[in-house]
Amino acid sequence: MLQDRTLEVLRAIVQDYINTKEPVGSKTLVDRHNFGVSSATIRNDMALLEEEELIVAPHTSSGRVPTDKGYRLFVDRLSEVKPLSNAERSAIETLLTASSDLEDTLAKTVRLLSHLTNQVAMVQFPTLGKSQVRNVELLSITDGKVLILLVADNGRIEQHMIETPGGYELDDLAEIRARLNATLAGKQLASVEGLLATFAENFAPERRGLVARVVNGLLESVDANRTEKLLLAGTGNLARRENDFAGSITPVLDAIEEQVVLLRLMGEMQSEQHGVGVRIGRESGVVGLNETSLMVAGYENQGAEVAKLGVLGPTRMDYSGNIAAIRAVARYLTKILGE
Amino acid sequence: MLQDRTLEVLRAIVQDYINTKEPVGSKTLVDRHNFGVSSATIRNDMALLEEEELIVAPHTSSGRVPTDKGYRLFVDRLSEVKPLSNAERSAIETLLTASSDLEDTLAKTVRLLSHLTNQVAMVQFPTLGKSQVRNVELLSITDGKVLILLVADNGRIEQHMIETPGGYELDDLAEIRARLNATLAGKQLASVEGLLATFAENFAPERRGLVARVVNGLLESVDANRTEKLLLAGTGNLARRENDFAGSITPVLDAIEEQVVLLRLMGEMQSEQHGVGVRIGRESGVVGLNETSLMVAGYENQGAEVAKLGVLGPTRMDYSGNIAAIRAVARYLTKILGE
DNA sequence: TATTGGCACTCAAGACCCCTAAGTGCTAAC
DNA sequence: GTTAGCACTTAGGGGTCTTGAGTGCCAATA
Repeated sequence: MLQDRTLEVLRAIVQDYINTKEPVGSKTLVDRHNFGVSSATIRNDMALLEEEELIVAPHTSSGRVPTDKGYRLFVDRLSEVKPLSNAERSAIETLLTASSDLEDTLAKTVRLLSHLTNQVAMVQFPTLGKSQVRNVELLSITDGKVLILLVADNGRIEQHMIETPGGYELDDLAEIRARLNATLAGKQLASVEGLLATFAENFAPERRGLVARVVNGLLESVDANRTEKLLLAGTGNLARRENDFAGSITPVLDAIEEQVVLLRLMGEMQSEQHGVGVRIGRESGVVGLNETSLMVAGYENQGAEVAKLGVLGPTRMDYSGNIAAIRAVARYLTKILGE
Repeated sequence: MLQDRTLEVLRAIVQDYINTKEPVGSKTLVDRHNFGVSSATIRNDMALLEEEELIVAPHTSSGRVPTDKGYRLFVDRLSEVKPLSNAERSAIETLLTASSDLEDTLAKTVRLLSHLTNQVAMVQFPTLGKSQVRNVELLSITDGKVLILLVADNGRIEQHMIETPGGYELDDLAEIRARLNATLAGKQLASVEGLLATFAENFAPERRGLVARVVNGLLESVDANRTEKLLLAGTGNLARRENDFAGSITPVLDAIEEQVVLLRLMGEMQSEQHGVGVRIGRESGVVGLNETSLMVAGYENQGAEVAKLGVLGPTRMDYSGNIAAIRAVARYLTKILGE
């Protein structure tokens, strides 16, 4: 096992590299931090770290740079995160005000987070999965079309248009709507499919076609929203830190646009240090994101986690500061959603 | 006035520069195109073009590069645009299929356009401005909240939540809803504000508070949607062509994120050549977009233009091909919206 | 009058070389 | 286990040269 001082050396390397973007060598290391030992000793430590693949030398005879594994160990050993400055704290409180419109609130949140971290920020819309049906509405739009509206108790409202080639009576709609609400109100969205399995059977045979269409539309609405929506902000920050990428940032931008991938990743991530989940470099398993790190935290509504938010940036990022920012924003968002 | 051949030289310079990204000189020009005159003559022409500020030399004694003004003249003189290849044509027909969900359709459209042009593609949501109210719905969500739904005949549906601290009876809502529909159905959205000016007066004094809230919510809904929504795709293409930008692409990405600016620009642009509006370089007046060109065309629904779509890319872009692609996509979108 | 060949001039970009600063690994001594 | 010392490595910055593509101008030509 590595000694304490050796781990301290790793921490110093990561910190210095994050600050300066220069590969860091033994001499500068003893200059900047007072280890109380000579550079030769540090060199020995660095040899050990290199053996463990925690750092690498970009070329023979230059300083070392942390590997993904090195960053990982650094993050896992982060005992405390940088507290937010007062300016940051007040920025959160000023910018993040409650609004009756969920989309507004989330849009503000994502912009705030991108400013605080100088990275690409991401906020997921609340998942329908864990929340409950508040009510269902059926609106007659024209003769051939019905709009299905699904209102969930997380504030999210989903709309889905269906075609009804056979036509319908307004009374029919009203009845279907009433029975749907009787069946579904207050139930978990995840259970909707089961609850509606035999729903059509309660109706007269000549109406079952219409009912089946409505049920399908509703299920699609639930399903379409299992694949969640994502808000992004700060892609310009990526270009600003372009030099941190060996190749171009094109694959990163492409990967970001492919929101499905990001959503899956965010879904998989469990929170680790300080309530924030971290994927470093190749850990994500997504080729385009090989040189980026992803950090996410969940936010809650009514006591349960409803979705996640986080940032994406080059692996050479300020993990400590960003963890603090993400955590603070997630907590604050939880708070104002509760209002 | 410039001679015909001189203008041909400009066209050749623009085309070669677009293809090669190399400043183009008199010698290579006569090699590649058969002007039937010597390079010295071309040099004289180039001197004229330079005097008119249509081309510049990046440094003394190197080839010339078109200026914004040069591109502009080139575009204005485009007599015919590159016809689409069969592959492109069939890509449009395959990928762009009708869907009952407007957002789906537009999302497909924007991705298609970005693939066809290899640029950043943009599609505006249909403007409420010119379209009509189909109907208005008021939904009781919880005791303190009412959801206002505005359905327009362009397929767009807007939702807006309001708070009703005083509470309400369901009958009240039903009556307000009925009267709203009587007043507004079939009317232009632009006229909604005027039509509702005295709406509250028809109600008993004790209900006017509630009515006023609903009216305000509805107006906000109309207004919030005058500032339109925009879908984007292909930002990765920008990074791919990074070398076409003198500085970094950061300001461009920032400008793109600031959708308000893009929307205003798109709104201002009138179609010129071949039904497509073009803003080249500094013509946009937006600092971040100094080195980009913007091309947009309108698409229609029910005979009237409802919104615009287009692309954004470096000024050094394939104007002819992109005009063709934009025009084709706009027409096709118009067609499937009509179905 | 428009075009052309000829010529002297310019300059960015690449090739080459050299030097320096920062770094390394290793060994022998403490 | 730590250290001083030393020989070795190398990216990158600064020169200098050469080359090739290009230019502007002028006098001759059709």
